[in-house]
Amino acid sequence: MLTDRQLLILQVIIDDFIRSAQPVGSRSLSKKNEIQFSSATVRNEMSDLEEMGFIEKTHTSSGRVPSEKGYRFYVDHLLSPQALQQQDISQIHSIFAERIFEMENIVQRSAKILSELTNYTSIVLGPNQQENRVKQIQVVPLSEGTAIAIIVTDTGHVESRRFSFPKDLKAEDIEQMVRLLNDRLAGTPLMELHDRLYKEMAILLKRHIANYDLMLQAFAEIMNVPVHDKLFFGGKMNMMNQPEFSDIEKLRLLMDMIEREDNLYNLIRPAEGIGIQVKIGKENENAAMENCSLITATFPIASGQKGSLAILGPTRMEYSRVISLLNMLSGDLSKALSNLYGKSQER
Amino acid sequence: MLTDRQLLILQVIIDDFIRSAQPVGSRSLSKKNEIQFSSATVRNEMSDLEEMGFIEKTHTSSGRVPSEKGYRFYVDHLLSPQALQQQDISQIHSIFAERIFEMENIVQRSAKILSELTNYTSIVLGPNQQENRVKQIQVVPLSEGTAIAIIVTDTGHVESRRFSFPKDLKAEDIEQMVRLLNDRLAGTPLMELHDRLYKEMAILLKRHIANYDLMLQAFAEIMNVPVHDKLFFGGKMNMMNQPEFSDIEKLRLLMDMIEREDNLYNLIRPAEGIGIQVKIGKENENAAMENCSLITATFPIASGQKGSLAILGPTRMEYSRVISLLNMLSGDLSKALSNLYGKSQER
DNA sequence: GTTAGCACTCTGTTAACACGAGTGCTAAAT
DNA sequence: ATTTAGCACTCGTGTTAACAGAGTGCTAAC
Repeated sequence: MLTDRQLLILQVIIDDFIRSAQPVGSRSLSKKNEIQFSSATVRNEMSDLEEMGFIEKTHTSSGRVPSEKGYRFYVDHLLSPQALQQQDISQIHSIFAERIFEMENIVQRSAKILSELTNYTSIVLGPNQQENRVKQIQVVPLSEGTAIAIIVTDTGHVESRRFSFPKDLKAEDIEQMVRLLNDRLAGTPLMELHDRLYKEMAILLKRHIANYDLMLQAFAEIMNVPVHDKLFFGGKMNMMNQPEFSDIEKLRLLMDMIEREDNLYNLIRPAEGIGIQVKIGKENENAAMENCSLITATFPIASGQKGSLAILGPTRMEYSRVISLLNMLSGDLSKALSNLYGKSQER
Repeated sequence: MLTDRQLLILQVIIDDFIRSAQPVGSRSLSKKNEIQFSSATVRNEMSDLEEMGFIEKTHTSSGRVPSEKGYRFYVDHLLSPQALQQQDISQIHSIFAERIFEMENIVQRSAKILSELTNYTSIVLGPNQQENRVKQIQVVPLSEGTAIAIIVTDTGHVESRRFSFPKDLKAEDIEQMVRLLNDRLAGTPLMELHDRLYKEMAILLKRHIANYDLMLQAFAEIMNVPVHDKLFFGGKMNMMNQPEFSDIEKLRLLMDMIEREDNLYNLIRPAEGIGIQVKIGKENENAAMENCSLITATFPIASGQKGSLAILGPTRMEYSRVISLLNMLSGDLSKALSNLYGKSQER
């Protein structure tokens, strides 16, 4: 395997490159305090490291640059968990300083702060709304033939949908419908709503309500709550500041990919458990992200759901710092959201 | 003033530059079909046009480029209203193809289509929610001490806010409060809500409700609906495709400005009446937009409110086409939203 | 009033060249 | 057996000069 000296040199190369974005050469390395050997020695070691695939040359006589394998090794074995600056900590706490009652708010602020602290792009995925349960359904008539349907979930999320109905539906029909819906559907997860409406409710409605088919039709599309959750972004433009994207073509590729959120969704939400996950370069299996790394933190929320935080940066990313930040923030978010959701799930 | 020939030449210069983004020279002009004179003649005319400030040179021996004054003249006097392509028309109609019941939806789609048709950035501002009137106020308790307050407006807009209240408030207190609020505040414009709550309601509440101060406090912040409306964007990144923003520094400046929405808000919402307004380059009074033009279409909505559509592009913009598109879409939007809002404002 | 012709200017591209940073290898030093 | 000094070689960068191409302005001829 690698000797201690090789480990040291690899670490210093990567640290230096992360800072400077410049290929690092043997001479500049040998001048560093950590490195006590001559440049020639360093050269020999670098040659070995290159042979093993941890570092690369950009051209025959250039300094070395970490390869993806190098970053992977660095992340897996060389990362010294770095203590956060006091400043960072207080910034993160500022997210929770005000009493906040909306999930969206807290999540949006987290994304913002995270991107400001790192100068990368942050992506936050709140808990899955699909698993929320119906607390109450209401209908507010607006004018003849139109009304607003409102679904409140146990987590305090409110969905509203405008709909129209045939004029021959009477106000009392609708009221009765709403009563029935509330009786039967309270506690149903949003994702099952549409199905249950058709399967269970249809029979029931037929018995109780005139014009049940018209009614059903009117409500059917309302109950179709969006398939997946909103992603919240911070610092979408931060990648412009990274030298690897000074080429506008690469930038465009990346931005286009970010805009097509559905792609991202799958990248952010990792099937596997809790904790930090690092995807480096091509590990992301997306051409636009081959110069990027994505660090994802998945955290539990009391109700059994999960939330995710992610940072998208260049492969040349401050892994240590970002991981520390994500660790801390995901812990705090876990607590805060659990609190928010837990409370409201008492019945 | 300008001779016919000068008008012609100015027009051709600008049209050509808008297409090519390249300075246009006398020789290439004289080769065009519209131009029957020799390059020398054209040179003389161009020299005059330059003296009058309509065109500029980028360096001593370059072709000419339209100045802001040139664009202004072009927009005011030379624009031939261009017939829209059938394709454009059907794209726009596709926005309204589905039956749509939410303002947000329709507005978001408009922004998207508009940016796709033009390759510029589109900004849409829906009708002002602040003037909407309260239709119904509801409170749904979530758990001990927290509840969701929901305000439905006559336009079908739903605002919800989570809030907490002291435990010694009883359920019936809250119910009574909601009844009172509905009795007294129905029909109040959102913008007056907060004030009226404090001024009129306070007295009333004092008489009817125990713990009225706690109650008031809980409701006060809920009634603070956001100051101004959401802007909807389409094609935020489209400016990357414009050669004037191949310099990443300029791009960043512009993007930063777009991200700070509050600035934009004032630019989009023109105090003056209805119709199309064109702001060219420095007329926008914003350093980041000195290479941009902003075309705004303000249109009426039945209820007496106004909506705005805007296109942000480089000064070298396809004015004619954009104006035609905006004219058409703003007409359609005006109808569609009036319809949506008009209906629901019958009492 | 129009145009042909010409000198002049600026840009962009290419080739040549020197310089600096870096490497690989060999031989000497430890 | 390691480590290091030295040297030849390679590549990228920056500078300079030369040159073609596109355009202008001016003058003189039409």
